[in-house]
Amino acid sequence: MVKSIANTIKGMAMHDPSITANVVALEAGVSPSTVSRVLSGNAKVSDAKRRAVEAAIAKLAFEPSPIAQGLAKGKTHTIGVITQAISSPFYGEALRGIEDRLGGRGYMPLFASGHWTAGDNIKCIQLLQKRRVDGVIILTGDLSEETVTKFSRNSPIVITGHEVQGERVYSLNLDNVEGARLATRHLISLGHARIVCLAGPVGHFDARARVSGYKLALAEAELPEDPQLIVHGDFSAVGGMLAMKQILDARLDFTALFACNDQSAYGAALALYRQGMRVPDDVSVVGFDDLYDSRFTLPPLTSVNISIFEVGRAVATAIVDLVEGRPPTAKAPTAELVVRESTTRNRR
Amino acid sequence: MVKSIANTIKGMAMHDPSITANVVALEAGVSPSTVSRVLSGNAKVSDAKRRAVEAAIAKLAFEPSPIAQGLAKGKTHTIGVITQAISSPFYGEALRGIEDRLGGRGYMPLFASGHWTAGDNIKCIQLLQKRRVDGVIILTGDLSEETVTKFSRNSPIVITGHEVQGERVYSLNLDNVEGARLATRHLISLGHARIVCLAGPVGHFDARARVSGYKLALAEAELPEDPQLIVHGDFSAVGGMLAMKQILDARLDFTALFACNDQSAYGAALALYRQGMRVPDDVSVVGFDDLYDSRFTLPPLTSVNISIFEVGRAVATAIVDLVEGRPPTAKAPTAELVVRESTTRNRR
DNA sequence: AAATATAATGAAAGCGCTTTCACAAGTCAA
DNA sequence: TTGACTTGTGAAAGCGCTTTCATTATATTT
Repeated sequence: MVKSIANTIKGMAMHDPSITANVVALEAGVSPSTVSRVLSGNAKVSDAKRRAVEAAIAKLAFEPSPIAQGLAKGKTHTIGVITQAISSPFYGEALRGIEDRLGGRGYMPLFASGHWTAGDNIKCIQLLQKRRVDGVIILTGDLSEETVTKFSRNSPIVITGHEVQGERVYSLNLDNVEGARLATRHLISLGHARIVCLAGPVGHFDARARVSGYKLALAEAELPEDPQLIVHGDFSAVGGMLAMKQILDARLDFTALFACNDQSAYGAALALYRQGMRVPDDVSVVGFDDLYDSRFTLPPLTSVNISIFEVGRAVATAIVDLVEGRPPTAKAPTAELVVRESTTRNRR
Repeated sequence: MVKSIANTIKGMAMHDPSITANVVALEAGVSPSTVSRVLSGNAKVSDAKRRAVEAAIAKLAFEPSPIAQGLAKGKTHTIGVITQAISSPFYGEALRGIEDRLGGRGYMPLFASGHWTAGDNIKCIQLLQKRRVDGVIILTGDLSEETVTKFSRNSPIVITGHEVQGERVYSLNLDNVEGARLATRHLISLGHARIVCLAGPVGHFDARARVSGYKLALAEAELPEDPQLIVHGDFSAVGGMLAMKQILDARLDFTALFACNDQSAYGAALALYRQGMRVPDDVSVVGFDDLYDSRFTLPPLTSVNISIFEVGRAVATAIVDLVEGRPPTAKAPTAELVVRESTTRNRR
């Protein structure tokens, strides 16, 4: 009979780290091997002993140490997650989805930030793999396909914003082209023809795809594509503001704006406001990502919604599949346009 | 001589998990104990052997397994972090600060979300402690002081938004009262006297403190305190919108608004906008938290800035101190008012 | 020169689990 | 009743480190 110092809080057993499998074995009168067997369930144990072990576990509030399990099995039940800017609402949503799904599967996320640079991203992967994470999720970092493939030798990788093939790599991409097309088409249907496209960083995968969608919609409507109307920001509000200022300073003629993400739309809106131009009266604007706060901008922003939460769940599902040896099948959710009050019919 | 399959990527050594301390020992012609000694540095090793070991480590790109170290030393170099809403910009900033500081100290954050409920918060602590985190940071959850103290028996805890005393607990609080006072005083100095206070959730620690600051400023200026002007939201934009609608529907007389956080200010602003009231012409508004996006609202929001990033760094510093046996001394940064364009002189 | 203290090092045990291996006991076919 | 299989179980080795302990080699003291 072993005495536990375990305590309870409002009926919830408080686990005590000094209770090990050995202690449980002693209490139940079996060997540690048997305890392990009932824990993992992958070996037959007689009913009598099983019950004894289960009783001991319950009584002592025993929780096997994941650390020790990790060492013994070579699995840590931990997934590395690399974001570029942990504080951005975009990544926040994705993390929420990842955490949600991972938790349900018995894994936990270990986070690290890549800060949009290849060097930091590589450091993150190394840090995480050295901690023996079972797999890593990379949310759209600046990494070459070759690098990703190499690191996938150490642990499976799921990555967004890249096209990488491989036995242990799965890439999952947003419905960018379609989303951008939807947004642009909406503007066109409202009678706009001179639509500025506020693109993202030049080399960015998602950013490029969104510009393609914009062009596609223009082509479909047989509208001319004016290169002057495509201006690059960096997916940040400041970038959006600067880019819009540029357009304004050039005194280009336009009646609508398609911003390739909501945050640059925010910045652009401010630039417009400073210039005394009203949204949507003087210019219609549509964003992309449908950040939560876009419901509350003045006016509320029309935007393309791809549930980033769902994307998070999808990548998490995929990495767990990969880790557990199943071929992943997760797909990103499709894009949908959410029409609010920042777009209106062209009055000119 | 041991052959390593280690590879390199652009000059960076790619760590190979099959290279263990034993392999290094073999290569260097010493015992594993000696390898461990040069690794930890807490025992004398002759120069010759030290060099041999270091050479072997470099050659084989050896990285000690934190898992194994954790098992052996009973330390995981992992800190559990409990947020309430991982996707909120507020928490995002804090996480950024935590990650920043932890990384520099050789720790990594393991995240879990408490979703503002006591039950989830307890589950999180248990989950994290069962993973043998060295300490846990709780960002303002719904937990009783007693519960926190109990759990601190398993690992040190640093918590915000609570006043908890204890050998292994450190609580760190925002400069709420002062910040709110600053905000309200600013409004008063602009000639406003009928100032609505959009408070946070009723039981919320930070929320209550902010209301006190508001009352304090009123008292200082010998202005009457009208209970009708204090209305509760839930720190979300929707909550802010609803609360403001309530005020508007009651046709109360007011010329300014102090929102206890920026997100509710966003919602309130929308309610005002729908009513055709202009900020700041018809009503001046100041927020609290100075979220990044508040620079880009229309108009840019005057707000109280307490660098949440720095708060994150402070709690991280404190938990590391606690874990390593030093008494923590970290303090939250002081509050500052950032005046933008949402406040102006009272014209009535 | 003998006795004692000191420094460097390897062997071995241990951290808390899992898993292989071997063995005792029970089951079945011939 | 014997040989051939199953089953359930404990002993023991192992995961990759750290740390204690004992051992040798070297330095210091008398």
